[in-house]
Amino acid sequence: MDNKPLERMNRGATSYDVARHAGVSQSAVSRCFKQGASVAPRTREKILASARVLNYYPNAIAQGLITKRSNLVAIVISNLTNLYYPEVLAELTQRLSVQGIRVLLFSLAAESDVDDVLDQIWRYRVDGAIVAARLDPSQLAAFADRGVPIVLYNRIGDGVPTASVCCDSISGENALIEGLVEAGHQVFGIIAGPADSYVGEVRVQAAQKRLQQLAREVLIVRGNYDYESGGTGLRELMHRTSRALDALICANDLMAIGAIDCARSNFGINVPHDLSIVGFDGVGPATWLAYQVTTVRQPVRRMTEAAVSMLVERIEHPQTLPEQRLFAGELLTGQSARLG
Amino acid sequence: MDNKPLERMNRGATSYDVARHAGVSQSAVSRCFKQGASVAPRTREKILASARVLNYYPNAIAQGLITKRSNLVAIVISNLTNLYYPEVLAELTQRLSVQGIRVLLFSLAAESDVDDVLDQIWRYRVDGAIVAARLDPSQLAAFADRGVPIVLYNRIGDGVPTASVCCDSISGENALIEGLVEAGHQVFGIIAGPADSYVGEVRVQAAQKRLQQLAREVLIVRGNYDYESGGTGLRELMHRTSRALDALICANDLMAIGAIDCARSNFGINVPHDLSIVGFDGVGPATWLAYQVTTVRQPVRRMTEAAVSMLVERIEHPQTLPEQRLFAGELLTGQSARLG
DNA sequence: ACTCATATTGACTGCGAATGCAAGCAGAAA
DNA sequence: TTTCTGCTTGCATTCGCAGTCAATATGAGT
Repeated sequence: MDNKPLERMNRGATSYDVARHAGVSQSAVSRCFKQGASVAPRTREKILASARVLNYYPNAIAQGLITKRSNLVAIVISNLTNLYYPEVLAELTQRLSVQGIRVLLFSLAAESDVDDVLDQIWRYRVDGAIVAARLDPSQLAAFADRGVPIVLYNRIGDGVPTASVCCDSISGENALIEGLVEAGHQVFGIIAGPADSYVGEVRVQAAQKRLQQLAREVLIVRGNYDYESGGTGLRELMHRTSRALDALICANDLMAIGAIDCARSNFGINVPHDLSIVGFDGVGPATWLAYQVTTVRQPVRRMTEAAVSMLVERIEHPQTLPEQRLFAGELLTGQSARLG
Repeated sequence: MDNKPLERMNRGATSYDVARHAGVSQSAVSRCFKQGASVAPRTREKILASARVLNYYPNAIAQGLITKRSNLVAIVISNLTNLYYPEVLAELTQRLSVQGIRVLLFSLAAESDVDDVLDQIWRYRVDGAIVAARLDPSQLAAFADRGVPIVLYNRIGDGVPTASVCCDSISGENALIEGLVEAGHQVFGIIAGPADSYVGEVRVQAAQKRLQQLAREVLIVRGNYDYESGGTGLRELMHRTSRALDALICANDLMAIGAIDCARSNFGINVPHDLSIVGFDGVGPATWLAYQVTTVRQPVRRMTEAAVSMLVERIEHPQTLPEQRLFAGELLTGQSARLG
């Protein structure tokens, strides 16, 4: 017996195998799997029957090579543990799937890994990319140079005009602040996101600006978008002001939740009676009974739908100009803040 | 001016371009990018310089075609919104990335989509797959037939011996139950997972069996692994027994959290004083101060590491036999249950 | 039956890189 | 200088499929 490793045996029938089995040419087989190609009904049936027998599936790799369309889209997400992104990711993959597009997923352990990821993106000749991670101008330019369409998610092109979908952080924060101010809050604390988060910065700046216009006291600390940051942020804020903190604005829901827990459990603060806390995003846990965070819910479905359609548009028409779509969030009036 | 669409212009330099630029043959360029190939140092440098100038990256698609190795692995996850899976997914992609493997992500909207997903998996000639979704025997057999290595995550091969990594639900549940029983609980409720969840079934059956051995009263309702199921499950259980429910065992943390919230907010039950509630998984929110769920934490890092190494092993040595690795969870003693 | 338009079909080439093979080449030994 | 060895290098082929072009088949019209 030949005992050598079987190598890659059955690695799938080819269109030639099917052609031989059906007694036709390889071209005929190819056309059979191409929408709108000219094949006689009888021939098609015969071929499809053979394909079924041989368990034939067109080799997407070979198709990609010849057509220069991989039907692959890269999705780059910096931190999947963010509570907000899993939902986005699921939506994106399902919507892309409907378009016949597959997802090559890149999840960054550290922002510095972006270059490695880009390397891989170039190698796989993806048709496009949806990115929810920080890209510097040269990285953005690389996409343009290579003609790889890209859509940024909740960020805008830093210096380089780039297609993007964002949730309107400014009007969202303003809505929260109007409510808080009307309810009479005076001393505001803000827990910002990490410095490299675009939306985090926008949210905080919007809030800060509006509060200064309204002549309210504002203290800012920086958090890291995680649960712990809520508690440590709150602690630090309380330590930094002698006046009683009235309202706490967190750059995302997770920190708001952390802050609520810390306020209640560690300081015995009654939220929202003694301290109003608001978040941003509208993630699942925000509506849990223990929190009922007052927040702004991002319209994830509409945003992902836009991201996908913008990307597809640019894949089909590479010369489409950059465009930024801004989506209004929905004010979620929970129980974690007193709004006017 | 020629106003026709630019077609796919710069779609990347080819190895021929680099070869011409460097004054060598295409083979030399190819060898330059292949580990351990025979190239003179001076030639290599010259080629790499040209590659840099031309912004050349080897076309992974073409490589895949000729080498029959796509360096692509499919990851199939049924519901990404589960709180538990995002962490798993992030770990898996990062670990695979280290191995030089890219992830083709498939997220199922409905279990019935599995066949479409498999179709795509065959087309893309992935090197292997990690699946956290229900596969029936014929689907599992398809992987074997095609010689595509597969590793199941938190499930086992239904009828077909298949490589898998699982968290030991039985000993996990038993640990929880020992504690609850020692603490004197008498009337147990169980909120199971959906019928198509393997681990859910195992967890519930383990719990049920153990409780019956210990002659405790047990009521079971079925949930859907989500927050709402916790509340509705609790309601239903309380409705179905005249005796006071003592302890509630939930098939996952999310339902435990839902049950805790419902018990406290809707029924004014003191958890854990009047009712002990335990979960399973050890997801992030389980440790939040408002809940501090008593649960079993799955060793995600070790499990994902095992999944990846088992898969890689099988990609390199296709004849490796099926093997199931069971990982012990860690009992997380929170504040949601009285343990003995 | 014959012509012409149209629908099908097959031969062939090329996408971009890997690789077996043989030629080229340098340096070592004689 | 000559011969031999071992490293480099280029040539030619191949992977599986799409698409062009020319050949053939089909059918309508007369």
